[in-house]
Amino acid sequence: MINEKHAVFRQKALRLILEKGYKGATMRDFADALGCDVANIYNYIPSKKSFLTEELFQMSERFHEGLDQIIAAKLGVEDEIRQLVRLYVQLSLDYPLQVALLSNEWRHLDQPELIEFLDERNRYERKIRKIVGRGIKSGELAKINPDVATHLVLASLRWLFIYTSEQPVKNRITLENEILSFIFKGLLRPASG
Amino acid sequence: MINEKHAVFRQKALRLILEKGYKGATMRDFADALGCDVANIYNYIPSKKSFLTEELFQMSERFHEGLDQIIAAKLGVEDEIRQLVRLYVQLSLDYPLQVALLSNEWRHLDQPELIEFLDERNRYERKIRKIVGRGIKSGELAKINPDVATHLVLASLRWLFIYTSEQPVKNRITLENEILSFIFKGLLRPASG
DNA sequence: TTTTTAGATCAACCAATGTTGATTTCACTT
DNA sequence: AAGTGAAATCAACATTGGTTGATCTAAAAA
Repeated sequence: MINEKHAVFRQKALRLILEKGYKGATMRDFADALGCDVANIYNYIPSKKSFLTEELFQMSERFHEGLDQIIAAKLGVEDEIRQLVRLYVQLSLDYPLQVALLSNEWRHLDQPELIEFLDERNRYERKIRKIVGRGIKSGELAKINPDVATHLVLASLRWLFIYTSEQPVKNRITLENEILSFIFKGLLRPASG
Repeated sequence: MINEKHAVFRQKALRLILEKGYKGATMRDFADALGCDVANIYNYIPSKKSFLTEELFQMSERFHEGLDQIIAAKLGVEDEIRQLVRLYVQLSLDYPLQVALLSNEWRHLDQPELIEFLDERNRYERKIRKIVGRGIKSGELAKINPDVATHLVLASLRWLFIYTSEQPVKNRITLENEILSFIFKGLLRPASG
């Protein structure tokens, strides 16, 4: 079902949605980018909205899968966060345009998909909040409002797609380590004698 | 020129744009929220786009002003970042809906405002990058890619409007300190004997 | 060769959306 | 009481945007 034309369409459409937003990127924009007629696009997708919906849930599932694997491994809090960073860097490198969708375009889902998406996102964030909360309770992490801490961890990861969709990342491992170092130890140079 | 009706309109319109995006929130949505006719709104604003444009640049200027004051004070890097956090917490508390605009809706500006806005945003980010870069060079901050560090600092602040537009913040000082502690020292509890 | 089938093309439709102009309402000034 | 000006109402317009159906092309299957 998915052939090469379809793949080219996806790539161009996602890029346009990143630049202009879902509503801002029109079917005619897609057609222009592909050099074909508008009606032609309906050979690839049933509708604009269903395209968005499918891409969103597909990407959402990738994050869920990754997170569930991390949790299933039953690591310590520090290693779990380490793996979480790896997950975000990997997905943001592999699917920058879809990760961008996840940040900005979910509001344009229709019911009932919208509520379903938000439910899943809440479940996802609760899982992370559980990890963070456990770390704070056990004393591995600093004493801080768990909600704020969760927001901060996620915020430290969610900017990645901007970075990866603009320029090629030279060294993935270095990037991971820098983010990890920031999340764990912050920006200040450790005081040493 | 700005009377009470105008203020109510702004509030409702900004809230709707936060929820549905600029293109998703229609003039008729605004009218419904106000309980008036669509045409009525043109008593308050010249056009939908000019409303967006004005709000965006007004908010952008508030950030510029705040940042310029910080820089003019010629503090050390650590204090500059401290003040930057204060600035973001304050503006995100005072103008959550406009800060949200700044994150998501600038793409819908027309030329030449779009290019002007992006220029200003670049100038702004370069200023911050300069602070961070100076801190890294001087050894006050950890050795890390300055671009990544800048992204991380900004990311640690840009989520705030989500938090402040959803629920009232109990203690502003605590919030500031938690974010600061995260940016400077990270999540890990400092090892101590 | 004939048949089939995916893909391209063209024209058009219909709902939604930003905007305008004409007219009316109504509070406030003189 | 008359007049002024802002604000509300109503109807309508022009454009845009997603989508469809009919038709044509051409390559693959039979």
